[in-house]
Amino acid sequence: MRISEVAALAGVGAATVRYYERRGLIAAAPRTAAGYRQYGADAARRLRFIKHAQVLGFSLEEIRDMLELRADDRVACARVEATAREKLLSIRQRIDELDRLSRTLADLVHACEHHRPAEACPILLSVADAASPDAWSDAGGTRASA
Amino acid sequence: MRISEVAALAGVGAATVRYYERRGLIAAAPRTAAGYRQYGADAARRLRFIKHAQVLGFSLEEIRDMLELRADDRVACARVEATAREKLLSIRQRIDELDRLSRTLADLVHACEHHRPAEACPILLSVADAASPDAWSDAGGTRASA
DNA sequence: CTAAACATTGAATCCGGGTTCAGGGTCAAG
DNA sequence: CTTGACCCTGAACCCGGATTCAATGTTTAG
Repeated sequence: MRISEVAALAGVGAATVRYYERRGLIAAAPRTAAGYRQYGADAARRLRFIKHAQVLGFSLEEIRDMLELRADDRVACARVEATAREKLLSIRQRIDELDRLSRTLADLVHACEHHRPAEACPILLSVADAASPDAWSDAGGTRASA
Repeated sequence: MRISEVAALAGVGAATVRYYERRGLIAAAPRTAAGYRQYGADAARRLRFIKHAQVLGFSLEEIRDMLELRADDRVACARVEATAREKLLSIRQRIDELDRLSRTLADLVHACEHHRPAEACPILLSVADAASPDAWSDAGGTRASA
C-alpha cells in the first residue's frame, strides 16, 4: 500500500511517516519504479507500536532505541523492561501528584459553592496549598506590562 | 533579593524568571534605580508553584490562566469556581489516562520479568508479531487527550 | 580604581515533534 | 490528452519552553 494508506491505518499523516523514516523509527520502505514508497501490514503495525509507545510517554528517541534492540537479541528484553520500568515509575509519581492536586482543588471548589463575593472566595485565598501556602496571595496581579 | 537568587530558590535559571515575566506568569518585579529586578519571598513561592504545576503536566498557558484567577479580584466567585472546576475535570481526566497507561506498562513489565530472550519479549512482540498488538491497543489504546 | 561578578536588553538559537510549502513527478478516469 | 488525486524531495516554518549571546551597565571586594 501507499504511504497515505499506511498512515491512515496508523492514524497519522503521510508526512509523519516520512518523518519517522528520517528519524530512523521505521525502515526505509521499498519503492516502486516511480519512487513511491510501498508498505505492508507490518509497517502499519510498527507505526501503531510507535503511537502506543508515545502515548505511554516514550520519546521518539526512546522508541527508536527500543526498536533497535530487536537486532540485539540477548539483552533486548532486559533493556526494554528497564526502560519500561523507569517510565512506569515516573508515570506513577505523576499520578500521585495529580491526585493530591485534584483533592485540593476539589475541596476548594466545594468550599466555593456558596458564591461569595470575590474577596472571600476560598479559591482565591488558598488554591495553591498543594504547592506552597500563599503562592497566590501576593504578586497582586499577573500583569507584566514589561 | 536579585533575580538569580530568587531563581536559585525556585530551582530555575535567571533567564527563565525573565521569560516567565514576559509570558505573564509572574508580575513585573519592582526595579532598583539601576533597573535591577527586586524580589521578595513571595516571588520564589510563585515560581515554585509554577514549577510544581508544570511537573503536573500543565502548560505555561494553563498555569498563567490559573494564576490569573487571582488577578480578576472583582469577578464573582462563580467565575473562579467554574474555572477551577474545569481544571479539576482536566486533572481527573489526566489521572485517568495515566492510570490506564500505568496498568498497561505494569502488565508488560510484569510479563517481562522472567528475562526471556528477545524473541519472546512481550513488549517487542507487540511490534514484531502480527499476532497481538492487543496488549497495547486494549489497555493503553484509549486516545490520549481530545 | 579596577576587575569580577552580577544585571539589563533584544535577538538568536536549541530541542522535540511535527506540519507546510514549493516545485516538481505519476497514475487512473474521462 | 488533460485533469485531479496522489507521490516525491528538501527546506522552511510552527509551537512550547527555554537557553544563550552580544553589547552594555552596576555593584562590590580588594
